[in-house]
Formats: sequence, structure tokens, C-alpha cells
Amino acid sequence: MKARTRFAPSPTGELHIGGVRTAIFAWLLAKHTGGEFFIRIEDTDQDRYVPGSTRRILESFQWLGIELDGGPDHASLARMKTNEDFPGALADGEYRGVPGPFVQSQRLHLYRQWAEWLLEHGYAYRANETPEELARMRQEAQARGQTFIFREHMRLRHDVRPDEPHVIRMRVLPPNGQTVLHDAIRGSITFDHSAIDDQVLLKMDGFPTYHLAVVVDDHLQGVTHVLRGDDWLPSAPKHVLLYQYFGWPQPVWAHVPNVLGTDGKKLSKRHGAQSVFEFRDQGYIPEALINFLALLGWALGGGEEQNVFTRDELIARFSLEGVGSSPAIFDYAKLDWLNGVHIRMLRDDDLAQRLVPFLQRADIPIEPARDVAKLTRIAPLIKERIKKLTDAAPLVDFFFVDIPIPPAEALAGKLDRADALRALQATLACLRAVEPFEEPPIEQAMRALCDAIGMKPSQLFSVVRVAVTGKTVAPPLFGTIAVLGRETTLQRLARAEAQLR
RNA sequence: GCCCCCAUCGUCUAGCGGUCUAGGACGCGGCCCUUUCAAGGCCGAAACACGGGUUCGAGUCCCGUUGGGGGCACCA
Repeated sequence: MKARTRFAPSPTGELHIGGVRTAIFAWLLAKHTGGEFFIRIEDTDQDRYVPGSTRRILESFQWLGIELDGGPDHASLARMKTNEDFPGALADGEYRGVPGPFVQSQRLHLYRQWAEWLLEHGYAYRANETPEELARMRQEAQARGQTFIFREHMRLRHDVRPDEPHVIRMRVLPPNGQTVLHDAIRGSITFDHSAIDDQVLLKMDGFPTYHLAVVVDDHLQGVTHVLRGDDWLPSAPKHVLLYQYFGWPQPVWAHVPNVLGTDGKKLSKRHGAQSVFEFRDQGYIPEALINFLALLGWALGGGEEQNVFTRDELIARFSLEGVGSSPAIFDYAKLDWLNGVHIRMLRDDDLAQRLVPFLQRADIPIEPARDVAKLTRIAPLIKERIKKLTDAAPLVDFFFVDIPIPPAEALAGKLDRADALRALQATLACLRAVEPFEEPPIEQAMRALCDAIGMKPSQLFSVVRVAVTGKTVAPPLFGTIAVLGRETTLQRLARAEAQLR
């Protein structure tokens, strides 16, 4: 069965990593079954709308490399409260069968139409208590130690006419009944109607609440599986009821557990990196982030114990059955490890390309057109030494900028100054003669040199390393020398030799 | 306060009544490899929250306790 799923963020800020995980599950499910995954913007709260956030959300998915089968197009984005259009947006007609529009504020007529349908069929009623009146009623209930549940008979005015300002509330029927939610992850959960209030479906401003909009849209847009955070669990029975009232088939419900911070609390601002862009800027690559997030609450099971997955493997192997029901804590150490693993899986030229902005940000003068070829040669030298793209700069800077002449103590290290000098002089002579100036011959020559001058490899190579890179920790020496080239290498060796003389 | 969810190593998890002296991964410690640093290989420490049931037999099923999380808006 093909699944059609959606991610439905509200444009109220950055795309949080917890939301991304939910989106990834939904996306994987859809792609696993050969179905569609789309994005719908839930901008029904005029007050919480944050300009630019829709664009940022879409850009996040673009960076993650998650392709959409539906989502707001240029025209739709331009028509939002603030112009949210951007070059990477879907073009009109790229919907692949999912009916739009994908912005809820552009679907208002649908919500009104279906709210009125509920009214006509006795599943809803009009009310017009003011926020102040409701707050007072709520307070009174609390004073009596009760939870405030709004019910039809509690209305202050029973003769609300259609032409005066009002809201539309749903009836919870039957009043003393129960509603059972069948959840693919949690099993069946029974809710007592006595604990469910007559939810407002259509607000005074003509906008729907989430509860109406999500049901109408998911049905109209053919969503087969509703995946969302488990903070929606308590209001799920209202949605089940609405599907029943409308006579629509229930989707598969799947409430995925929350992602918690290191302190066990729901992920929030003070847990460090939050938005997708922060992870991007900290040097994580999408392949690793997706792998990591998928593993947070999902496992292959069946005795298979794989941890590293490519995007295609995830799509091939993902299933809702593998999603656990307990909340997971975000573990940065594991993310770092996975990021290193995925960096090592990258092709050299791919890694080189991705490194460019990070090196530039570290003030290393990189000119993509000129330097990517060189970076591609450097890539295999540093690949297994970096966990994040930000780790590269201190490892490669000396390839692109001249180094200060290392002080004598640094050059000599644990050696006598005289021995260090001897080592440099011998290396100078040796490397002048090596032909061709490539890694294998260089290594061969320098190893032979150790025997010739009676030094241990670790001794000789340490001195040369400092002379050539200015560092005690650097990429593998022979590869480094080869990339640096004969001229630069000899020049740095000569300067170091002079320093020790 | 009321409602709901969750509970295996520090963390992510496998386990779907016996094959569990509980497996894997990250992290941690040790050893090996080695030109530094990594990567890699090997070894090790590390968990079924507690109490009752059910059963010949419970990490696995049921109930309770405790602990954690979420929700109780004309917010999503």
C-alpha cells in the first residue's frame, strides 16, 4: 500500500530538530511504499506568524536533500502574509498528484464549508463567549479543583445568530461515551468523553483551529498515515471523532515519541544546537543527520544490528513497526561519530566541495575555481581525521597559507638540536633528488634516509613534520609533502634548517 | 489538580514466555597497528526501576508503586 504522508509545520520559527525527526519518519514511510511526502504550512494563527520562517523551513528540507511531492509553490509563497518566495521553491505543477494549495490561510473557504456541514448535521454549534468570560469560567472550575471542560449547556448566550460574531464548537457525542484511538505505535488508547471539551473549530476571525484544519486537509489531500509528535495524543480523540462525523475513513494514526535533551526534558532552546541550520553551520552533513535522527526511536529489529545507513538503505528498510514508543534523548557524541562515518563515505571531490565554505569562514583564502582540485587531493589525507566539516581548517591551513618559521625548540622536539639539524639537511638533499615528487617515492626515499643517518622514523619524521607544516599534529607526512610540492617543501625545510643553524 | 503516554547498560537500542550466564552501537578504559593525530582490529567495565500477581517458567503478560514526559487555549 502506497502511503501519502505530510509534515505540517506552523511558520512560527526555526525548524526544530525534533520536528525534523518526525518529518524524516513520515518521509521514509512514504518513500518506502513508493508514495508521496509533502509539506503543508499551518499558518492559521495570525498572532504567532513569524516572517521568513516558511522560507527557512523549506530551505531546511532542501539542505537535507528531502524532495517534496507537494508543497507551497512560488505563487503560493508570494501570497503569504509576508512574501515567503525563494528560488528553491517548487514550481507550479510540481505537485505529483497531491492537491494544493499547501498553505492553510489559502484554504479558508474549505474549513468554513466543512464547519457549516457539521453545523447542519448536528455535530457542532455556535457560541460567542468572550475570552474574558471563558477565562473566568476556567478560573472558577479550577477553584473548585476541577478541570475546565466547555460544554454546550454552559453557554452564556444560547441564541447566537449566524450573522453576529461567533465561533463554531464541535459536539462531543455521545456525551457519556468513549472514543478509542488505534495508534500504530502505541496500540489502542481509550479516552473518556467526559475529559474532552467542545473544541472550537472555527475561530471568530474566520480561521480554523488546528483540529478542524488538520482533519479537513489530511482527508482532502489524501493523507493515509498521520505522523506527528506525541504531544498531540491528548487531542487525537477529537480528530477521530471528526473523521467519524464526516464519514471519512480514518487514517493510520502514529504518534511518535518526543525527542528529549540531555537533561531528559523536552528539547528546547537551552539544549544547544536547535535548528537544522545550526547543525549545518556546525559542520554536520545531512547524510549523518538523517541517519542519526532515524536511529532516534527507530531500529531495524529482527536481530539485525546495523547502525550506519545511507539514505537509500533507510528508505528500503524503514517501517513503522520498528518505531519505538519511548522518548529518546539526543546524544551529540553519537551524532559526531556518525558524521565522521558519513564524511569518510564521501567521494574526495564531494568532500572538497563541501569544505570550501568552512575553510573560507576560517579565513583560509580558498578560491573554489582554483583550489578545489588541490582540496580533492587533500581530502583523503584528512577524511578519517575529521568528525565535522569545521574540524578541517586547522588540519589544512598550511596548505594554503605560508607558515611562520617554527622556533628551534619546536623543531627539535625531543631530539638534540644538532641531530635535528642533521635530519633537516639530509631530508633537504633527499627531497631535492626524489623523482617523481609523489607520495610512494617520497616515502621510500625518506624511510631509506632513516637507515642512512641512523635515526628512527618517528624521530626524523617529527622534525620534518614541524618544519613543513608548523604543527606537531598534522595529516600523514608523505602525502602532505607530495601535495605541498617540491618547491614549497624545500623552501620550508630550508628556512627551518637556517633556524637551527 | 485532572487526563494521557513512557520505563533494558551513561546514551540509542535488540529482545515480541523457555534459546538471556540479556545482544549490538556510541561514549568510556586497556592492548595491538602506527611517522603525529586519526581511522581500524581485539579485549574490558556497564542495564532488565520497585512490589505484587499469572505461569512449570517473566526482561518479555496483568495490576499497583515510584520515576520521567506530554496535554488540559478562539496556539500549533
